[in-house]
Amino acid sequence: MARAIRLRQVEPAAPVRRATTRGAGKPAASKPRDAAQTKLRILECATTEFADHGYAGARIESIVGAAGVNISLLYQYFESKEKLFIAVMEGAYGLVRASHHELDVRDQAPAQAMEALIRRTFRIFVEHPRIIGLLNSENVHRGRHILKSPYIRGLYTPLLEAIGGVLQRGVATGVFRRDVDPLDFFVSMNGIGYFYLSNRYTLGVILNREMMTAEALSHHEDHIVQVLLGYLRPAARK
Amino acid sequence: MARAIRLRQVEPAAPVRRATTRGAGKPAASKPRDAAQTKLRILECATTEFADHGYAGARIESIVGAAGVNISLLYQYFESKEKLFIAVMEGAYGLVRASHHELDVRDQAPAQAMEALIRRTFRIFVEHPRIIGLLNSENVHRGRHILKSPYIRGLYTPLLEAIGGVLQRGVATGVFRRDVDPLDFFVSMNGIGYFYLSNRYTLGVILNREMMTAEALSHHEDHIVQVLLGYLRPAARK
Amino acid sequence: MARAIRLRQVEPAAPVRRATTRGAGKPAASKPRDAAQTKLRILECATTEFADHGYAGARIESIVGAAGVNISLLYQYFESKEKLFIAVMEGAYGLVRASHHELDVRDQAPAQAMEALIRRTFRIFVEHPRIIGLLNSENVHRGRHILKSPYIRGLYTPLLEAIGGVLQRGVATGVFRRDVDPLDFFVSMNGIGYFYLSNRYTLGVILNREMMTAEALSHHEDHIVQVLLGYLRPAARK
Amino acid sequence: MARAIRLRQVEPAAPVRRATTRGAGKPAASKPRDAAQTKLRILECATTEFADHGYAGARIESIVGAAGVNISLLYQYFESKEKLFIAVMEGAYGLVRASHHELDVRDQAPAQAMEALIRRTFRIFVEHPRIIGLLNSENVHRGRHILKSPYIRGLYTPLLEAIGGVLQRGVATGVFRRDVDPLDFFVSMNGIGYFYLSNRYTLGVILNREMMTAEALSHHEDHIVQVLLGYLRPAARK
DNA sequence: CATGAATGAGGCTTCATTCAT
DNA sequence: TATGAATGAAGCCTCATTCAT
Repeated sequence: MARAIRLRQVEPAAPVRRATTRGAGKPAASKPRDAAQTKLRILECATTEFADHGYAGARIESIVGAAGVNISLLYQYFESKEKLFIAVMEGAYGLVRASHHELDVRDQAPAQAMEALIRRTFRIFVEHPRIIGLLNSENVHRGRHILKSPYIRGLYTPLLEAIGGVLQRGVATGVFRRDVDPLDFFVSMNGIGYFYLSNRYTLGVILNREMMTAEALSHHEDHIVQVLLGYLRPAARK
Repeated sequence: MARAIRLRQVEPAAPVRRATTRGAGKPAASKPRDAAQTKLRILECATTEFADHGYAGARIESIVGAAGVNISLLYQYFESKEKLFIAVMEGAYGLVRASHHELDVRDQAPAQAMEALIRRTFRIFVEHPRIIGLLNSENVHRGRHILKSPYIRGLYTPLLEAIGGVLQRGVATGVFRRDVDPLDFFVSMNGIGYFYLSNRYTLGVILNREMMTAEALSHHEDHIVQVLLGYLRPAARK
Repeated sequence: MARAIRLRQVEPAAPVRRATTRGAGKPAASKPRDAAQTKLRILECATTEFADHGYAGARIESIVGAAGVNISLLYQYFESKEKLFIAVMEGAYGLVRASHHELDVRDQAPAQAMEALIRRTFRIFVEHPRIIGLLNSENVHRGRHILKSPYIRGLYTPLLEAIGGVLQRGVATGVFRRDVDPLDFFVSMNGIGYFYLSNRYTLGVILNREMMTAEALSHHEDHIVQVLLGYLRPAARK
Repeated sequence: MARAIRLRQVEPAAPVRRATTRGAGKPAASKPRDAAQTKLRILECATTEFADHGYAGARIESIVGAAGVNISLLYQYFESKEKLFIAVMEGAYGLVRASHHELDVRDQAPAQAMEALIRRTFRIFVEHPRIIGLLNSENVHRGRHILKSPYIRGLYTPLLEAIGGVLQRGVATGVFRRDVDPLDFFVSMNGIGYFYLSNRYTLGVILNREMMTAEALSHHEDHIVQVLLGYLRPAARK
């Protein structure tokens, strides 16, 4: 049994020893001495590794193996495992931020707008599943990195503001109930989907269900919408 | 920087020289020598350690340090880190089961019954916060232990059945909407609270909120009830 | 892979919790509080363990497991692993000595006498296969125990004397060559059989042969006789 | 007394700061940094360690101590104790093969040829005494490694064929007896010398003889030749 | 006489990291 | 920029042995 418990599937990514047709003019697309690209590849592989195994479970060797680079290079670029992790986290949060930014719901009716926000929120997680693992890891470490990175703190502001705005408009037009706190709502909106994905393995077993088929995901997305819009309905008039 | 990133606070648990009737003449029964109790203490400390640091991040040394026992003893009782982890998981799931068992909602009106189930579900997490960390860990490892433990697999059946029953009664009496799938509902019911707790550190930063005060917890509990009962309300008649 | 490499087949020998029909008169043949017998059983199992795995590879736990006794008892009787090993060695050597003692070839013709000695020597090893392993172990440790045990030193004296006597008689009657040193002969006589048995596994593979069937053993015994008696033949007269 | 029983004489092998051209100005090339050589040094020290103490008794720490390298390096090169042992075994068998290879007896008269084979066989053991310990260890483990290594299995084929050929020629020319099985002969040929060396400590005590002086070894070598050639003499004609 | 609980020292192995080129 | 060699600290686990009853 050893220390294993890890489900490795490394596939060394073909060490890509650059086809040194040096001086041939072409910039050797595959893996030239292109620091930026190499660094990116490391970051990419590190993201997967940290997401899959958590901080403590992640292995530097696995990362460089997958990235097909020498281990010293990783240290040259990122200094330490922890700093690499922080870089990964910032990249991941950046993704979330970007996704939220491109969403403008100010022109839609409150219910549609809210539905769009809900679906988008879930879809971000589905499309970037590694974010789940990273957030878990971050919480295992009690948010110590998020605390260090000031720019991360404003991450969800746009979404929170969007929620606040839509809620207000919905209350004003009478389609939403009045007693909803945007922050609470934000939590519920993320929670139902997050939990579904983050706990997909245990839930899959407990519920005896396929969790990650396109169909199942789509079904759950609809369910979240129904729960939240259902909740938002104003109390029925007598 | 070494390998750290862990926030250790070992506190050797005061080698448990049982607070015997000191001064009564008896030479202070220096070490427990009570296998069952010792085993339990190890399990207890292991639960905390695994919950706090995940499987990979947990340290056997920390566990035995906290339990105040020799490391070999741990291996005598649990054989390996992985088996210890499984024992911990079974204990944790056992807690959940026990909590649900002692709740009988068959005599209550559907809305009250559902509210009781919802609150209880959240309270279990609040009262046993280590379960969150353990579940996370289990999901990092893709549910491999839960899969091995048939006893765990059937664990949630009673709760699922309870939910199903209450939903049916609510639909029958017209107080609940008709289109609710118990499994979906189960996910939402757990998800909102789980997410709140599991991501308390990142949420605390992002929302700039105290998450774990009694007040905040109570507030969130109420919120979950409102969301879910709000959702369950039948559509208003035209 | 771990540390294994051991081929255990413990079979705990049924811990034999003595059927405490105490006071029933009968001395409870199985495993009463009979120190001598218990001690013997430990010694017996230790012999097997040391022979099979060598000193370093032997496990106290395996010994007590096989003997069905508590580990502390072993320490009470034998004090330490090393002293137990010495006890085992003395027992084994005692066996050899006893075997040699009961052999009296003074009345036989030299060739028959020598054949008897040769066959007996090989048979001792075949019948007490554990001696091989023990001797190997002893040699790994550079004979340090044999050196400590003065009584062991005279162990082979009877055999050596027997060989010397038979050789003399054979030379005198002209059936043996004249230039044979008894000590050299002693080595050859033991060596061919010992090597066959001690290296049975590697030889089995290299020669692609069954080594330990009754037939193979008997064949090899005959071979030893032929080699040695062939060697002893005096040079042919011209 | 602890676990000892080992007669350690580690002698840190003087971290191998290669006796570079000191005083020539160059700063003394502090560490080898020659992978092949380092690996070889580890293998060399491992061979000694395994030969001296057997597999179970060998200590990784001792090996790296003697080799003057960091323990991790050993694992980088050999993965595990067992694989290191296999590498050692293959190296040892390789030695044997090489020694036999360089001997060509096809042009010699049968008796001389056989004598050459016999002497060479003994000399291999004498010159590479560690092979004895390794073979012992291998037999303690029931040949499990030899079984895994197909390359080892075919190792003795050349020698066996050489023996077969010489025997045939000797029979044809009437200088050897007819009833000799090459495999049996192979065993005897190895056995007498192997036993002498493998059991040198116990034999030394029992026979009260110096075993390892050049003189004693040479004497025993002659003895083996005499035994085997004596045995091979054809039966005297009536 | 016998036992189960407990321990310290050490064994194998892993892992993040640095060195030298 | 990139690499392979090398390292120290620690991690999991085992094993002979002792303690307390």
